[in-house]
Amino acid sequence: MTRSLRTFRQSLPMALLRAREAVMERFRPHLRRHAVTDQQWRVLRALSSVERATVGTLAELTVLSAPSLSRILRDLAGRKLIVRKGSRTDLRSSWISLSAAGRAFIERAAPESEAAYQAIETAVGRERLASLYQSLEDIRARLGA
Amino acid sequence: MTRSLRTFRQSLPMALLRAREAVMERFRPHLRRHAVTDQQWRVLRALSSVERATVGTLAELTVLSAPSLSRILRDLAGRKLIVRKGSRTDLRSSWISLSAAGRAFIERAAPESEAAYQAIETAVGRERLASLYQSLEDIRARLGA
DNA sequence: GCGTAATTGTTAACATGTTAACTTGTTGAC
DNA sequence: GTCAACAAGTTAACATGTTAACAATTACGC
Repeated sequence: MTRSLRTFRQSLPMALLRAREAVMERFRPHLRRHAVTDQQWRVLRALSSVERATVGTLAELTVLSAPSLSRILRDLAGRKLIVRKGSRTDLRSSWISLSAAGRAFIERAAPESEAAYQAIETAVGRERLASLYQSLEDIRARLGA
Repeated sequence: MTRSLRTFRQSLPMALLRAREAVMERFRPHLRRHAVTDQQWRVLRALSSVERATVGTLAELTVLSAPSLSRILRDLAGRKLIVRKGSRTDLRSSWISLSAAGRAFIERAAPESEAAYQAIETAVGRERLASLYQSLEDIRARLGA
């Protein structure tokens, strides 16, 4: 029984995509209520964890491509949620950080986000979730990311 | 030690995204060589497994939104890789299937795709991969997708 | 049967994903 | 020191993601 292509449903990228879709469905209502996109929220959240960061670092943290991030930062700066300050040691680069308004925004939105996360943990189970994290990180390491 | 938000790196959507990125990196060179996008390939592959399908069914199979799929089908039809035939029982709907050229395209591209998959299986390990599939499907079920 | 509601699919508008080209700065070979 | 290679970000162009609005058709309540 030969077949030229693996069963369609048995594709790893698809399985990861479906799983992510299922998870994101739990967060989307929350994100929409606060008028941010998934990616904008990722940027704000990343910034809330690091004090300040260069664009490059932020791209790595958020898994956003440089062009996408560039547009998002322009938008967030326009909304006064972040602040840019030129680096003195490297004129090509600049430091990005949350503004006071940005921190306030995070403070307002965080509880809902955490609640959604708790709901997921309850639905899935703490150990199962921990094990999944482990598997995903493991795979990534083995694929040499 | 309270914190308003879970550690940024410990986010399930991010973990799934990173894992998918790591996997897709193995496929992208292949897709580019054959001048198809990830999504176009997904559509062609889905069609190679079902004989024919309506747009709605195809959207479910490929995890593409109806608008995205609509554009992709227009493009693939323009390249003569697929064929549309109006349904007789429901005039709103139409059947999509691979053209002869579409089947030929799949035949040409499939071996490389399968090779990339084998490489992933080798790098990750068969059991680990099977276990991951199981976990992902399990999560999806528990989140009520 | 009639009219309303639901379904199928497309189009529009805007944000993001992806690649390539480009600008500006920096580094390193010599 | 100079010039070529490299690095950090941005912009451009086109494909996709997402939501809303829409056209056409079908199903359903009555």
